Amino acid sequence: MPELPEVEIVKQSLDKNIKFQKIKKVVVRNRNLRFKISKDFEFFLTNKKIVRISRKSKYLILHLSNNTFCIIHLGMSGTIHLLDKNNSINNTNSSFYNSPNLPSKHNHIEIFLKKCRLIYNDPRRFGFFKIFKNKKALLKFFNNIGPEPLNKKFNINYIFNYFINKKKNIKSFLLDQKFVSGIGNIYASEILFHCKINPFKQAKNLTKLDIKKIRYFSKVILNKAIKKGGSSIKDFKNVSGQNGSYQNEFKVYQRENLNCLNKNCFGKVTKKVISKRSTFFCNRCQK
DNA sequence: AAGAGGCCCTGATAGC
DNA sequence: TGCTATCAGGGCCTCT
Repeated sequence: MPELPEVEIVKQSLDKNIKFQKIKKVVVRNRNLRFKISKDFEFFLTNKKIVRISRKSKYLILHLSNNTFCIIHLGMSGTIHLLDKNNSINNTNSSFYNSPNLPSKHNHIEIFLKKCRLIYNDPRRFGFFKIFKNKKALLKFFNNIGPEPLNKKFNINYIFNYFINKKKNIKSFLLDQKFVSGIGNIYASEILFHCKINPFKQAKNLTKLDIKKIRYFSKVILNKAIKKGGSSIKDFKNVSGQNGSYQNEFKVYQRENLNCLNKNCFGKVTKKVISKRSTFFCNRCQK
């Protein structure tokens, strides 16, 4: 669920709340995340200072003292919670997109900072933490990841050349992090709707105009979602002004059998599975 | 090389 | 009421 916009919102929150703080203690309750938490994880982080927080596609990057790094991927169900020093929930942080109520289960990692405590919760454990002892190792990790839609490298020539002789459909490519990084299943459907491109269309058959639209709307939609604080698609009970609101802007996602929202189009939103993911599109205006 | 499919995992929900 | 089946999805992996 957390795609680029949601991760960006978390990044902004962390930037406000934990930057320049020193890590006092680290507790790992369950090491079996998507990748096993390394044995030296706690020792490595303890006494290091968080000097900067950045984001690359769906990854959060904690820049630590001595030119070291820790990356966090939220996977499908990962959320970060901050508690203040008295262990009460930090509700002053209005930009957090996840529930302000700390779950009682699946709190796998706790990082005690000078002024607060960071808790990583992840029921499905598709997320992970990974430490890097120098910048070279960090860059090597990101070497296999394609450009973000917001990046200049994601330009018409890059996309056009990438798609030569590619028979796979465009929806799968938008989810392929080697081609473009940061888009997930929800925004992939939304982007293609705005482009009026059928998700099954083979990449090699996309016209230059199609490619221009893909580049343009990828950027526009992700930026708009960031402005709206991301999308929150479940647990509406827990909303207390901390959730994003881009879900209210969805044109096709989870709108199966409803009318197409394009003016003058009388099509219906269709749901089809593409590479094991639900895909929503208008069967009439997306060609 | 490209592409298809499997797998990891838990919680919510549907159907009987 | 309680069981089982299905779905949700990010990314790495193997196999063809």
